[in-house]
Amino acid sequence: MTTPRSARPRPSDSAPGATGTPSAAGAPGSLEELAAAPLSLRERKKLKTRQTLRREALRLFTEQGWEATTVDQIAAAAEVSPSTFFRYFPVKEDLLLTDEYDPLMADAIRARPKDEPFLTSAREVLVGLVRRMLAEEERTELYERMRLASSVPSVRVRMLEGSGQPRGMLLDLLAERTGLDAGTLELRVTAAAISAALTETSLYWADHGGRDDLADLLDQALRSLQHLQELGAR
Amino acid sequence: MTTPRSARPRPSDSAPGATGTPSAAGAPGSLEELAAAPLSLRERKKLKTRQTLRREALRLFTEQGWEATTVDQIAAAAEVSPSTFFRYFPVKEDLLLTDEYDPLMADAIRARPKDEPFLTSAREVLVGLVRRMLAEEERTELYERMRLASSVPSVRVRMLEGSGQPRGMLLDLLAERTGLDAGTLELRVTAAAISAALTETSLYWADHGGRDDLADLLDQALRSLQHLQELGAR
DNA sequence: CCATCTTTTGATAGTTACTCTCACTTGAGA
DNA sequence: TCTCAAGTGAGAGTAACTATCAAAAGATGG
Repeated sequence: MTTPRSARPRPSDSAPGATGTPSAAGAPGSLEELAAAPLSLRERKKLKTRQTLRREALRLFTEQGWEATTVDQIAAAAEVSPSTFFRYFPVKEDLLLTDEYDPLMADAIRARPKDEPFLTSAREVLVGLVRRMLAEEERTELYERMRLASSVPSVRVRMLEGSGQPRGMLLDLLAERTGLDAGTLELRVTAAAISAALTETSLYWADHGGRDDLADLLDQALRSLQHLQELGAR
Repeated sequence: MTTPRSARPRPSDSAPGATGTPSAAGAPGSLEELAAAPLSLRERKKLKTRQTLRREALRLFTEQGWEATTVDQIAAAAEVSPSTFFRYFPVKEDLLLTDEYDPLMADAIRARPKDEPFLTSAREVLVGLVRRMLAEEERTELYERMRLASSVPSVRVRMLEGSGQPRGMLLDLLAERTGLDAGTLELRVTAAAISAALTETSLYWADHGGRDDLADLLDQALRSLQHLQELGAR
């Protein structure tokens, strides 16, 4: 009854991606409509398994905690074998971190005026997206996910890394916008900073019991990035 | 032969701390002089064990890679039991990430003029510190550590989280300087952003084979944080 | 120098997150 | 209905940890 473990890049998760701002578990909303490929039976079953695993896992985590819940239990609750579990979520943490919103973000940012400061574009888009997420998804489930993400160290770790995913995306967008190479230190630092702000905001929100308006917090966080240089100068 | 694992907050490492910018393995330099408590025999032995473990581990990693090197092997090479290994480094990744420079950083920042923008203080101090590190420590060893940190996913993860340690420290310093509470979102975001910049710089350096001047890179990175708002506005 | 107390160590026996392989089932397509 | 590919389950294995407890070795007081 202990021992979290594991934090490794998932070798190749067929699922969307991980992000610093976890969100919809299986949120059937505008997302499905977008990628509304007429799912085959096989694909529907897979999706269902994935959702069941995530739902059962979340339930167990809430009931008995992260560490006390083993992969075997989750698999049993979802009525699949442990082998299958690992096929869907190569690492346990992924249960909380996989996300479906990233592609939307990219498109929305690309749609902003090209002469707008990138940070402003990002802020507008992200704040808007968060508002939509909160509207679509049960606030409680989102909160539970973030609460776990913020309180379970190994998840927190993975969330911070999760920076990985959206950071890469932010980086690409930045490169497009500025015309600079994505490898440039300045761009990498910028993407990392924005990503860190996202993560920090999520954690802050969870730390405060989900009482604040997440969208407002995010807005505030990204604005304070703009004023970094003044801070402390009195 | 695979499977890295583990990424958990070390319960209570008696050692200094982890940072986003790994550094001296056993660098006997100005550090020892500072905290020059006349080490007892016990403490000297502990220090030695710690250094041996780290040195042997690094050697093995370089020879056969991170994943192929097991904790048992490291323990054997250092001639201690696996139990002992875990007492010194609760998680394998800590071998690369623990650091002895953090306290110096804190003192140096506190010594800066109080009406200076915090980001400037941080930049001056950090850049200076890095120059000292490079002078004291073998460049090659430092580079090897960073190369591993940047190429081994689980280490990279922990490094990004490693934000943890120095971020906490930066946060405290920020709170002191501004008089605001350390829990404030703005401060948390600022600390996270600076920490992310540090990490990103280290990774960039390692990605580029350690050819650039790390101190210059850091300077550049922290300066670009100051100009976030202009980026992309053309 | 000795006896005692405390810290550090090693051995042993778990637990659990993962990996690999292979045989079996089940949906898809002709 | 037959065939093939994709998905699943079972079993055995690896390695990073944790817990416990007894033995070794440094610190301390006389």
